[in-house]
Amino acid sequence: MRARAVARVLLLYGVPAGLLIVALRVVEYRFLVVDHAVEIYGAIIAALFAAVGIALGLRLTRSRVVVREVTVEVPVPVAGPFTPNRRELDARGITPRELEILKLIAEGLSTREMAGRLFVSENTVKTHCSRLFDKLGANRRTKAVQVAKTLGLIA
Amino acid sequence: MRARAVARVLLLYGVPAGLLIVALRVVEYRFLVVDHAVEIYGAIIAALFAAVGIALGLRLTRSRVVVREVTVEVPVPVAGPFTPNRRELDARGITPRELEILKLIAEGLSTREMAGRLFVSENTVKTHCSRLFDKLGANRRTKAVQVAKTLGLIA
DNA sequence: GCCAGAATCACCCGAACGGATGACGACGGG
DNA sequence: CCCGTCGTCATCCGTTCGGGTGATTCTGGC
Repeated sequence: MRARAVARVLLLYGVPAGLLIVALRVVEYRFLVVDHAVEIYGAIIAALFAAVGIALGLRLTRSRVVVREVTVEVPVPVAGPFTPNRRELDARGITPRELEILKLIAEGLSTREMAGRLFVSENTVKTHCSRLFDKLGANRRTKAVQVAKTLGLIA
Repeated sequence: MRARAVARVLLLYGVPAGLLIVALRVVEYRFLVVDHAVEIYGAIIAALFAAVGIALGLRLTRSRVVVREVTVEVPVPVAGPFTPNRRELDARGITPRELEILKLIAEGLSTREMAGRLFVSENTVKTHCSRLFDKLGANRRTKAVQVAKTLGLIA
């Protein structure tokens, strides 16, 4: 529904925009380079290329639509005790303590809160965070959480 | 609301189109100044147009694919197409734009990245964030994400 | 036609965070 | 016994974030 509407609007405004580009170019050429008629042909050819491109894209995708139907079955969030994907875990050298920190980050705790809950100093928490960010390729907590979830490190 | 969406799409595709025009003009200028290699020029333009056309086609089809996915995904047991729990949403007065920001936060984007993706200033993003935190009873991004997930506002 | 809500942008300030670096004790395998 | 890893703590510095306030524009509804 929504995607459909977007597509319609795209057509309604994208195509005229393209035509506008061509039109502008034609006019410009008329006024600026009268004797370079070849370039006008260039523009026309360009328009043709654009049309071909669009047609090509549409045709390619149209056939692909049918194929897509099978691939969607992947998401199977069945209940059960979560297991933290050990492979990724020691592939990245993430220690148990760091995983613990990671969980707390995902719970939305601040550095201070984590320090309080784990009975360690805030500096320690920060150190764990830094090393965690390194190993996850993140540079922010929210990013770390997102990465960790896609890697299956946390629930 | 609807007009707003139209306007946004217009912006999203109109502005790049405008940039394209400028880019073309710049290229043209360069080539005209250096020498009149019209054929090369034309070829480049043709390639650009073809690329744009293909991109456009892909874009159109991508949205088409999404529609397909939704219909297919229905028979899947637990995970259907995610719907943002409208009750909580307007119980808390969360606007569409704010929900959009919320999603980006959950993706781990920084203020700057969000601003770039939404074509607004960082200040605007920050404002949305603040109001969002109010409505979610959070005072941190990570917390906001956690709350939003438990409320079923985001996937 | 005016008002309320939504979205946009700006500025300021203090707190939190991220990055870099260094250090120290404990523990375990070679 | 020595070395590497892990967990702990610290300091410094720059950036980001969160909170507060105010202002403008646009749109829809009364």
